[in-house]
Amino acid sequence: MLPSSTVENYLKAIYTGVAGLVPPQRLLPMGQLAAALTVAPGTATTMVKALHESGLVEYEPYAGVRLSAAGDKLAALVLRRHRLIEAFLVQVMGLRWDEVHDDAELLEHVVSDRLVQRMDEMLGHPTVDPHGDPIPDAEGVLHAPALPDLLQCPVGVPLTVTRVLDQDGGFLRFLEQQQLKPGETITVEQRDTAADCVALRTAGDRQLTIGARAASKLLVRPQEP
Amino acid sequence: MLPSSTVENYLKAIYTGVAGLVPPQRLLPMGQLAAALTVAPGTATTMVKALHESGLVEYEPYAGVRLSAAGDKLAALVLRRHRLIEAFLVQVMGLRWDEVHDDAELLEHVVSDRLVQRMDEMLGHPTVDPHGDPIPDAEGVLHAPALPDLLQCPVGVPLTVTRVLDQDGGFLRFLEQQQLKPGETITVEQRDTAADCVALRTAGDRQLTIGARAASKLLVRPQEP
DNA sequence: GTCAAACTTTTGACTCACCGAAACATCCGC
DNA sequence: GCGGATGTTTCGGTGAGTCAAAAGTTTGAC
Repeated sequence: MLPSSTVENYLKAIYTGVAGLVPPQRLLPMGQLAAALTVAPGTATTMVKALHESGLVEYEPYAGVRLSAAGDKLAALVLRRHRLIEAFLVQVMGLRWDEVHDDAELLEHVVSDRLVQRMDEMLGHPTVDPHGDPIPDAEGVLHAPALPDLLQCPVGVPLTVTRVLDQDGGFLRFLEQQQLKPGETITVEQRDTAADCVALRTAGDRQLTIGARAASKLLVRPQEP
Repeated sequence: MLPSSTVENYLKAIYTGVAGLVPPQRLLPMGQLAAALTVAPGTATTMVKALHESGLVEYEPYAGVRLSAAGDKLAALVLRRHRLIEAFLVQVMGLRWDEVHDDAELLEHVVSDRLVQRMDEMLGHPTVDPHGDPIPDAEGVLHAPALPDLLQCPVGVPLTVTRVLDQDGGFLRFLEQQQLKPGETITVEQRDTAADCVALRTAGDRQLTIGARAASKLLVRPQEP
């Protein structure tokens, strides 16, 4: 099976879906896969069975699906293309970080190896895209540091915003406006479980409070000495 | 009908096919269209009838097909994307002019208007691509100067190579090696109809002879003063 | 004028990716 | 350990794009 766009999208969804469920070898339920791809459940079942025939996934009826080694590599290379394209669109072409996701989603299925390699060179072999998402290497291996989000990180110490787990344009623009883009320095001042929110102080010494939901989408790295 | 890749390719083939047959309103025979798209003749008939239903082409059974005004505009915009992409890949990304055609062929169906516009800006609103092919403007209008080829141009005067009517990598590499790329200056020294060839002198004062077939693919502009 | 060659259209069938609805599993509450 | 609620699979059907081969049309040679 030569991997069509559709196949690539299924693999990518399983790849990132499994990343969401903590243990990396857990099975992804079909319902979640179908929802991620916005297709009917039956469609996902049919496709997954075909992927299983091709040896790209392991599939257990009524249990779920997981990538095989071959599928994992393919998915990682799709993700590599996606993230290199996002970095390219932002850093070389000067587009905004909140408007490149959809373009990358289409281009990732179409760019040749030559183009990917050239973008990688022009960008100086980056390890993360503009959202801080790690870029798998050319062999399809992902080097992803385990980072705490704003609900788990230490309080009262300076942190560097490192990764954003949401591609929604509105959310990204909000972050930019509030100086919460990757690279910015912030401090968690207080966490209020009952009120379901987190109080922050940003670079310009400005203070703001965000909900737990949003806080969980911001990953940070405690700063060195 | 939202124009799929397939539709865009049919329109483009009719657009450039009609350009090949001199009078711009002549009908393109189905056989030629099918051949250009490497598709069975019956497939082309079916598709052309659908395009006719959508008002993108005029179709006369057993005679051929021609673009409607709407189809012409759509086709021109596809060609605009294609040629801007080729220019971008060469001038911004540093790829060779003989290896960008296939990438552009895929990307042209996928790049957003935003990307096209950005490429156009970055390139300074170019009017031709790296092969000298004219780029339709954003309204889908093509400004194409009528240029003579090496079989029709004046002999013994300096000429600027302006356009190459062939995307074959081997041919393009040959031109580059022989200093026959667009922009180079050459002179036609002699034309030999019987021997079916043309003798040239290139910039470095080197001499070479090429066949009439190849000569007809090089368009030139006589130099001023 | 006829007829065969060359071209075009029609027909029937196939693949891919998808949907909706009916049938089927699983698992949890009690 | 029964009965749903929930999730999953199966089944029949659709539209796009394609092919191969049969049927039809044009055209030019003679």
